[in-house]
Amino acid sequence: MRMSRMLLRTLRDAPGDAEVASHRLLVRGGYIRRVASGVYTFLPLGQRVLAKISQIVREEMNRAGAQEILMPVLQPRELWEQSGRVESLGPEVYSAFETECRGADFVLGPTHEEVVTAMVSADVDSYRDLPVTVYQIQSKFRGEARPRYGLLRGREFIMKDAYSFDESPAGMKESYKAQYDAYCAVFDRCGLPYVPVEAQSGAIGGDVNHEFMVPSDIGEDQFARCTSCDYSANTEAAQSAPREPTPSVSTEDLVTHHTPDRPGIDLVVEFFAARNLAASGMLKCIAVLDEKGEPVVILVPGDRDVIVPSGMRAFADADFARHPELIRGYIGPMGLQERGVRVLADHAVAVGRPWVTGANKHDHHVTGATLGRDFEVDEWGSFATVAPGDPCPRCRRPLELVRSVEAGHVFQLGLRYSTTMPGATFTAENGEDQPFWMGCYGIGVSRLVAVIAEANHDEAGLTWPSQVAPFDLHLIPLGAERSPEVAEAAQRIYDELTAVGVDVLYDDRDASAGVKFADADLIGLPIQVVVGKKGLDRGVVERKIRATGTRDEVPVDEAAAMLAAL
RNA sequence: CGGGGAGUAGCGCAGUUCGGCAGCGCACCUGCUUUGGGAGCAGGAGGCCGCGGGUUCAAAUCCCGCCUCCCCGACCA
Repeated sequence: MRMSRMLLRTLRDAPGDAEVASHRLLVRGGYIRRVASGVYTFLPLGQRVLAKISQIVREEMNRAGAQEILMPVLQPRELWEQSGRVESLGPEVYSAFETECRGADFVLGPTHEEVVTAMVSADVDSYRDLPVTVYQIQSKFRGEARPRYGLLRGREFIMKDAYSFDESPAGMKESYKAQYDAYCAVFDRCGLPYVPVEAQSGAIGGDVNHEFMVPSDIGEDQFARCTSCDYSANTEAAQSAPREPTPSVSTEDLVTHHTPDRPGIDLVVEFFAARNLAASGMLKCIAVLDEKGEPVVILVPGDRDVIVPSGMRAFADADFARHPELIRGYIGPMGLQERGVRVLADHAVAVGRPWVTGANKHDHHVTGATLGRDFEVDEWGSFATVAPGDPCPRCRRPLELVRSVEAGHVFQLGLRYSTTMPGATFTAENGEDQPFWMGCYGIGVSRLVAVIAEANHDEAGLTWPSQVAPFDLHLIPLGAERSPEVAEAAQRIYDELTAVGVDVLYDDRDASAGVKFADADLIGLPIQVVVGKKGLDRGVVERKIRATGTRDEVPVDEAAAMLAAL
């Protein structure tokens, strides 16, 4: 590609809205341009990177036995009503992308479980046709509350999504394993460090699932990882072994204290400062509504956050108004069952010491609240987040929290869609209709552009790994306008490399050496080849490895052959 | 959705306090010089000062409304 003819403008100054390095450099280097918040155009360079990543994904999907299809962006709203996800995902997610086309209601697809289930239901009737896994690489739409960091979190983005259909749970697990392995191969080939972590499924539904996390400073997620064994899980799903109870500073008996204007753990800790109360000595009581809209209180130690189980949601102001028995800031677990409130508790609450907690009375807290004497728990589970240093659930060594970006996610969906969508069944060997056992698998393809850029850059610009670089090599003639030798040598190298299939970006612009070098470093192709009068006089051209800055010289006559061999 | 900040040429910004010709750097066009790490000189083009209304002889600037963008926060009692 001749640079003089490419749609490319590099910028010396990054736009003010670009916060992080990957975003700044992708814009400055002429890879992407912003159209609206969280919406980007891929310019020729950016499109090439996207194509490289897509091709890697495509090859690994095909290798795993998945078949490529293309589903529409526009999806009938009716399908989402059938699966029940219009409600569960919430109007705030979809209202922005609902649209009307000739009187029919559509959504711009945020994902394709409904469409693919409907399609496979119609075209797959027999167990003989199973298993089948399909995938597509396509634009997706999400009503992101806050798009951020350029391509990292957008309202429109490109995703690879795959869906597997099996006749049994065992088959589903095999399809899942094939995708899981394919994901490892994709991230390996992209040159990214990644950690598959156990995760919660959230709104998609289903059981077993893993997130593929790439540790990164700009990550918006965290996962917990054992410093000793290979346990890792995202913060929603992470568990810890029981911690050593901290010495209690509570009272033996249940005592009520007047604690005016002290809603919240921190304020109560402050109030009892004289007793050396720590947040871990408090019992945090969070009011939520369960699937049926019934009030539930979840108990966790005061120095931990509550993980609200999927299907439940935390109280809003209006919910407190409807449930006067639960006083915001002063909830305690005592006597809740009698008032029709179910009590769930994290395992860490079972240590059986007296707690400091709310008194169910405005401006009052209690000390000495004791499990089994003062309050009861209806259901135990893992409801508390983990913190650095918590013991690993497998080996009890300390856990650490790692900031990271979610680059991929694989789910075993089970029968979530095949039992809610009409006719999502096949005829089994015994002649009976059975629902499909499904899995779904996503990779943020456009997000990977940002993640790879973030992991591969320096002060001067990008430093692409060769597998995803937009071109293989940057050919930089210096002063070709003044030196026929330079022009001729560069042109010959360009022709010879191009002839053998090397993708060359040829800087044939009439620009100064400084401009060409600066742009080459910014654009960040793995190898730069400089053809200049100085070198040609000695019969050589120079080669620079962008990522390391290493330079060496290559005889001009052998240049093309040597460079093509890389 | 709550709080804060910002919209002036493709990009980065000044000008707004105190109303009076629309500015600077980069980029772009023409010419000459220069030529191995973002060159110099000369000339030139490019603006709905976010949008709408109002005040005024006069509005980028003051007032009202709206839009867009960025940052922080957003169930943790």
